Amino acid sequence: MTEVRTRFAPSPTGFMHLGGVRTALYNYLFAKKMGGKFILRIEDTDQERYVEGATDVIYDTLKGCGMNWDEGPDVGGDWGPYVQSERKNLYMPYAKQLVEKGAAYYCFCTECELKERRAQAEARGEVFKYDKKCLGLSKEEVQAKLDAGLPYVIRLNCPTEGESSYDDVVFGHISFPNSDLDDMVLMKADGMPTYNFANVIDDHLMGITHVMRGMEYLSSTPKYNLLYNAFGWEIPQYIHLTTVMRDATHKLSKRDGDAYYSDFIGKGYLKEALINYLALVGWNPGTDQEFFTMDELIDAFDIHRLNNSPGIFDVNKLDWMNSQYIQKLDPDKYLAMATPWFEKVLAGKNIDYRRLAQLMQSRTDIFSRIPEKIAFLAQMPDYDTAIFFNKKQKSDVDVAREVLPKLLPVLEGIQDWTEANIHDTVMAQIPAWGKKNGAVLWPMRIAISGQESTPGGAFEIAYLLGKDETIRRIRASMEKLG
RNA sequence: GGCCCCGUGGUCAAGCGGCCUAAGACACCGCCCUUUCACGGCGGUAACCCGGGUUCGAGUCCCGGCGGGGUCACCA
Repeated sequence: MTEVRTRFAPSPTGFMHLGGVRTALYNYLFAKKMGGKFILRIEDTDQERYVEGATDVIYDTLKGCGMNWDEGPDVGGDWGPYVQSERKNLYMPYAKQLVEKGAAYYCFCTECELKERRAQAEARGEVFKYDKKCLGLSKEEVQAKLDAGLPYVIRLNCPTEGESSYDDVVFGHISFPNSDLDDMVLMKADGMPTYNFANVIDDHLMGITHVMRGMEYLSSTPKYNLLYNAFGWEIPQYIHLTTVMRDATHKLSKRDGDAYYSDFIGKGYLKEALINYLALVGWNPGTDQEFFTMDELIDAFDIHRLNNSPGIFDVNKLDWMNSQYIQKLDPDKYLAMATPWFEKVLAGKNIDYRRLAQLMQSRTDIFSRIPEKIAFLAQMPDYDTAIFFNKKQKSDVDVAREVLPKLLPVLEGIQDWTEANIHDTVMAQIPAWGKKNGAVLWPMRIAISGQESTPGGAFEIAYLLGKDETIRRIRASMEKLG
């Protein structure tokens, strides 16, 4: 059995779309699972779209996620170069070979003419298909035009009758009427190959055995097969992947800021969580396991369990999964990762980040939501005294008016402001006041946080705030209550 | 519009003719834990797009409808 070789062939746009990351992932997983090779090829034939540093985005994303390629632009390999623009002189001979075989032909119709004919067809309510006008040119006519230096393209000569079919690993048997096939351009007038053509040549030359790509190529695959057949090359296994959707009718899009890998990393998602979640949109292991390391994914991956219906990217579930990953983080690692987010609102304040981190770790789903949760530590929010009311804790505004003044001297009396001391000192007083714990602690926490819910209870918050600030806030709240 | 693909709860999904009065997970709701929230534990609501077939038997196979997506470039 020959070695499995898969490839990920992105064009460098400067961004990595999540759908692309998933395509790369599946290609990687399958290659590794089969003990084969994962190849990275940069498809940059469109010079107009060139973006500075765009290939680095691809490299960094893949490497960051642990998808290391066996062959590619930077690591080399036996079938290079792996950047399409560096292979541009390689395609024309193949196109000419096809012309000689009668599988392709020169076409001298200008873009302008075609546009016109397309418009006419549209006006008649028809689907425009190249009419093979130039196929009728005699060898001499073609040569004459060539000699005259007329610009030309080379088109694939598609059959017009019968049907083409192939078997896709995820979609099964697919067939198309040949009458729908358009004679696609192989070589452009500028001498560059079209994406479709270069793709087939490169895949073959690089020995790709399994082509895994988005399902938007489902309907152009018959034409790819025509090329393989014309050359007498072996057709690879096709594995078309469904689209990752934002909702039932929309793809993940740039516009909504929910399409790029970098968007998510910037928002504070862990790449491990993102990869783990992405792997599960469109594929499942057939077991109830849903947490996977990259190695576990490789082990569990099976192309036959790829789904054939599009999946919606559920940010909700991603958030949950991310929070699970965060909880499992080593506390020191969490502290290190959370600190920049703490700094956003607490810079300059004297706060025990280590303790804050302990309190926040189980309350963090994505890092970017940390600031809003701890902003009250930096500045006392303006709050509605109605929140002193809590039925279960037997607290209300009146209870707060009664309890806060008692609490103040007790707090002021604490010399060593440790969490344990605050806890023990206050708890020791409560029985004497004839109150339930909640009736004291609820007002206390509200008084110093101004929020109904906080990360941590009254003692933790008081400790974090420090003695002076705690006292100051208790006083301010007493004043507010009148 | 032609052609192609898809159609199980709000979402991801298991299911490959009888084990389905249909798993599991997220979300949601309730209870427990608890000085709030979160975490954790327990429980609950909720689905086979519709209509015809085939079959002793259909979520599972076939056809049609409907719905959604994709594709129809000298873009990739």
